[in-house]
Amino acid sequence: MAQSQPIDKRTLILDAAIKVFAKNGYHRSRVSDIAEEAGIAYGLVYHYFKNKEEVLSSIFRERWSAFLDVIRLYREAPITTREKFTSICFYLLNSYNLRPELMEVLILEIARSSKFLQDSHIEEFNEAFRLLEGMIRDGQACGDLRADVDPSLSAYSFLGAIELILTGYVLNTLKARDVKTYQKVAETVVDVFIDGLGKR
Amino acid sequence: MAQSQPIDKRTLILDAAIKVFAKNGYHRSRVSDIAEEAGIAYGLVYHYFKNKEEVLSSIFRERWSAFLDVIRLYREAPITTREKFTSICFYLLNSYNLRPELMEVLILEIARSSKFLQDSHIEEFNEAFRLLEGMIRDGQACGDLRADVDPSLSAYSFLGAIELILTGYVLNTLKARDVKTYQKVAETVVDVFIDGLGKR
Amino acid sequence: MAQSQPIDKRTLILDAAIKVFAKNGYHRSRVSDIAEEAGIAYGLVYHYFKNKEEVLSSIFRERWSAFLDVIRLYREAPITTREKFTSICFYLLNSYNLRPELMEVLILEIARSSKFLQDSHIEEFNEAFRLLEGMIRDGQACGDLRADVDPSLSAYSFLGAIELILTGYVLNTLKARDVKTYQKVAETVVDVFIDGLGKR
Amino acid sequence: MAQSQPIDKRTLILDAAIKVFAKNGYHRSRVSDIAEEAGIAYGLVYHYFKNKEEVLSSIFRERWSAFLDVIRLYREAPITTREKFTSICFYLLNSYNLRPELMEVLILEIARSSKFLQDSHIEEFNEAFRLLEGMIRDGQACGDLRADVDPSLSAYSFLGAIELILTGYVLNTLKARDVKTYQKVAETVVDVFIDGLGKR
DNA sequence: GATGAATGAGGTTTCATTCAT
DNA sequence: AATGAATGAAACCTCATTCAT
Repeated sequence: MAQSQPIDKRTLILDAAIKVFAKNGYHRSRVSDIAEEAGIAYGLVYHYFKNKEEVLSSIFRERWSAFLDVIRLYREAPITTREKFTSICFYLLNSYNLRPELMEVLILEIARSSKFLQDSHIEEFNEAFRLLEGMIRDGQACGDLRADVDPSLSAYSFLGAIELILTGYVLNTLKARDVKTYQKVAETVVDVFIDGLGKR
Repeated sequence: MAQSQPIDKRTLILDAAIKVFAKNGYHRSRVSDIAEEAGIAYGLVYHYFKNKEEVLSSIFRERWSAFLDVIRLYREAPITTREKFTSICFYLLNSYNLRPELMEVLILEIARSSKFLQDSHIEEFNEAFRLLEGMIRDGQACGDLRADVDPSLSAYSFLGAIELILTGYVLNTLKARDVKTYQKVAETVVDVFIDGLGKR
Repeated sequence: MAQSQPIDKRTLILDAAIKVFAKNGYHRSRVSDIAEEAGIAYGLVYHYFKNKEEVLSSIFRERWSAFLDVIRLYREAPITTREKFTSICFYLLNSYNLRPELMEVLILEIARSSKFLQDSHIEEFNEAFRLLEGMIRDGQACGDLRADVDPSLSAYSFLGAIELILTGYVLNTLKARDVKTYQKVAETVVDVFIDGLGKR
Repeated sequence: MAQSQPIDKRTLILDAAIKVFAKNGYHRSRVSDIAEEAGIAYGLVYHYFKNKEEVLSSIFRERWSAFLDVIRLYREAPITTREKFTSICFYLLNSYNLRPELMEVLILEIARSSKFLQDSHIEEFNEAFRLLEGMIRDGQACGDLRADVDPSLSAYSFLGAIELILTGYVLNTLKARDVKTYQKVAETVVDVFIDGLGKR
């Protein structure tokens, strides 16, 4: 497939939807807005997706799995637990750097809508926590991490920290726009998380 | 007809709205749903609020300030920094215990909406981070906390951790329904946050 | 009744309504606007008038009769037919000068609405034409006016001319704000109407 | 399904609107009434027009220009000034004969709404007066008309006379339903206007 | 008389979705 | 595949009117 021109229409629509949802929010976005952004007729959206909700669902399904893959990848990697945390944290922060609109949609629209989504994605969401929880258990097993702390709560805490920092970027209450800063931020977060904020 | 309690109609509407928003989400909730829940005609909602958005805004404005007051209170209290963190964390978790619907709305709807709300509440949101940041600075100044960590990022991390744990409760992926558990969870979160997850 | 303070509330409401209707048009005016303008509670309007339409009707009924009286007066007066026309024309133009808002309502709202008003005022409207028509017949009988012209059409033409000139003032496409000009305009209109625009 | 005539939907809607507005008045007419009259779903009205007001505006814009064209045509025609007046007057009266509903809307709704219309049509309205004024100046210049009478006031008087006669037809206080009568009426109006009602 | 809380019919408008072309 | 006219459910909001106080 010589990706020269055609560009998969489906992807074209998804990318347009990400842009539009990020700008206006899912509920305030019209199917016609997406189509206009994609430069197609709005009827065509219904060739590729059952309905508007399906568009949002697809964004989630197809992007979230990439994130899960990355966690799996780092989890298995021959690096220290601290490096695993840092890598995941940086990956998420940098994802925002690379595709801010996508992250806005994932964070503001999907995470918070999942309670209401028909085809609920809670299970897929959960997978992230389970993976991270497993990674923490691994760390505890190998002696990198304290064993007396609940791995599930720790996973939630870690992702929550990252998520709110990303929200800060999304809502523009935190500023940072370059890879170097993101690297530094990732290290700080992991530093707090592993070494603690307390004085020794 | 001696109404047993006069009951402020405005509050009646707000409480009904919290219940309805928590159940269906803001956008899926109709003004008539709120009115029905409140046992009034929907036209009356427009006597007390300019429109549906104003109802959501009011919920936020009038409840968020309570949270800010609590942070201020604990910040000034003659207790250790760790105790301050634990108190705040428990307060939030227990708020969910006491008024789960209110917390659902605050967590799921307002953060998402604040980007789009006319009269954006970002400033009020920020105040929470500023207060917590100040509290961390205090802790650093008095030697309770390491001085080499960015207070702002730490504040975001701490609240993010709590927020995602609450989201876990809201989305029912985390279970816990009694004060004792919440107290334990608060201690765990603060433990991780201050002492770190790493082995010494 | 010492008219010192009380001021008839009914009149107060009517005057407020005239002001409000003139500014926003009947349909765009709310009962509460009228009440606000009158400085009373809007429920009180319903003590004095059956409903909003009744307010408009009353304005018409109570003011139009004044106009009819003036036509009757001049018709009977011991003056030339030309003077009668001039007096009526000036009276109407000057009424606008004195109470522009009242004239706006009479011209813009009532004429338009009379087709739809419940208690249609067409008969009262007609009375003006009948009176003027009678005046024209008198003029024809006494030899002041040509006898070969339809008096009814003449009456419509005369009032129509004045009405559109007033509309010009109302819509601000014609300008004139002093009694002297109005006197001059009245004379011009009657000049055209009686002597004709044609060259002799 | 071979539609006998394609029929422009936009025009279909406008014609339906004219009928409905004439019958009930603009404010008393619902968009659904228009749609029903046009035999379409009411949502379709919003494909062709921004809102209800736009429908009224379009009626005006697209019909008033025809009238202006006629004035221009007669003004330039190689006929006497009297013939010009008579032609215009007859054209308007006959327009009512041909499309009474359109004229009702133009006269009762638009003329009197223009003060409130967003995109005010006052300028287009004015153009009619300007053209007629120019025609009168021409008549004065060529010696057909007296030069000592204000052309602007004369134009208002002439159109006002016609308008009120039409209003008489609309409100059914004047009766006339055939071309021959309209021709006669036009001649009478112009007779009064040019030769005057006074005896020589 | 006077108030304004309360009601709810009524209307506008939006927009997801269908479908003939 | 692609288009966009057409549909109509659905929701918001207004505001005339009533009525308890």
